[in-house]
Amino acid sequence: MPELPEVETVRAGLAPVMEGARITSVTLNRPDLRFPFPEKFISRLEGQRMIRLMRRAKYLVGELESGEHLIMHLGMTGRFSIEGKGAPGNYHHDVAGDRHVHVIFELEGPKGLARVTYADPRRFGFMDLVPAGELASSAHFARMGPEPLSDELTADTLRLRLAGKSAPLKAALLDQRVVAGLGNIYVCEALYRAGLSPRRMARTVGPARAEKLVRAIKDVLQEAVEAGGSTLRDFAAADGAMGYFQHRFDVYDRAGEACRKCASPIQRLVQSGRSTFFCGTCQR
DNA sequence: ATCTTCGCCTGCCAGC
DNA sequence: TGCTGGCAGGCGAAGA
Repeated sequence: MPELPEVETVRAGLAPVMEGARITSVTLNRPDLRFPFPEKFISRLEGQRMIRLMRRAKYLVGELESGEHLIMHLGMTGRFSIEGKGAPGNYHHDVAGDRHVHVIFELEGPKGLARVTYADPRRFGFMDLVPAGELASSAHFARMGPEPLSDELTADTLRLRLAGKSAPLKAALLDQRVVAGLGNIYVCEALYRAGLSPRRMARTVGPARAEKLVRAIKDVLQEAVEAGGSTLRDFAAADGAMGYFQHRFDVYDRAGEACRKCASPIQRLVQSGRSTFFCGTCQR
């Protein structure tokens, strides 16, 4: 499920339990997710206190007192669950019986003991450990584009990053080197809000269109983050399949339904192998 | 170099 | 009911 707003929601749910807590035990139920776990993963984590849990684009980044950073990516189906005193509610996950639980962190924090489990049916997620001082230069982050909700992303920076590109605007925005953290849903939603066609060549975005697009990207992400935050109390309830922002989609998964502005049917097309949803009347 | 397709996995849903 | 095909918000590698 995770694009930037969902990862931020997960971060906000995990932070109260993980920040300041000591990792007393790490259990791996398999040697890999999408990629193998890094060398000495368990021994580099056990005994460490997690100082901060941050987010960069769609990545969770835990800063350890050793100076190393624990990188966690949820892929498409990764989910964290919290059990114990730090958990909101009283959630009990059948960890032993769930074949999709791959990682278990035992934590000792200010509020007591807690267990954080990572489940991922498709195993498109991954975890990594980056040595101290190498976070920004690591393979994950070295070529990553600006963080969309920060001041790094301006109309000028976006326009320059799209300049010269002949790829469709939709495909360019999915490229994490252009802007970091957007996925298929929020690209579709942002293009609709900006009134820009997903088929337009990226390089045709000049200053005025870049301004609209940046505004749309920031707005839709911010609204989604806030919607995720509003359901945070359910973070550890049920199966994590919260429905927060989806009822507010203007175009995503609405093929054939009426555009909320002009009532034309929303169209679906495939670009770079991914579904694009848009209004052919409102988006030019 | 840039852009597109493919592969990784499992679960779910519509249609037969 | 069971089977099949298509689809899914991720990424990086390989191909064009």
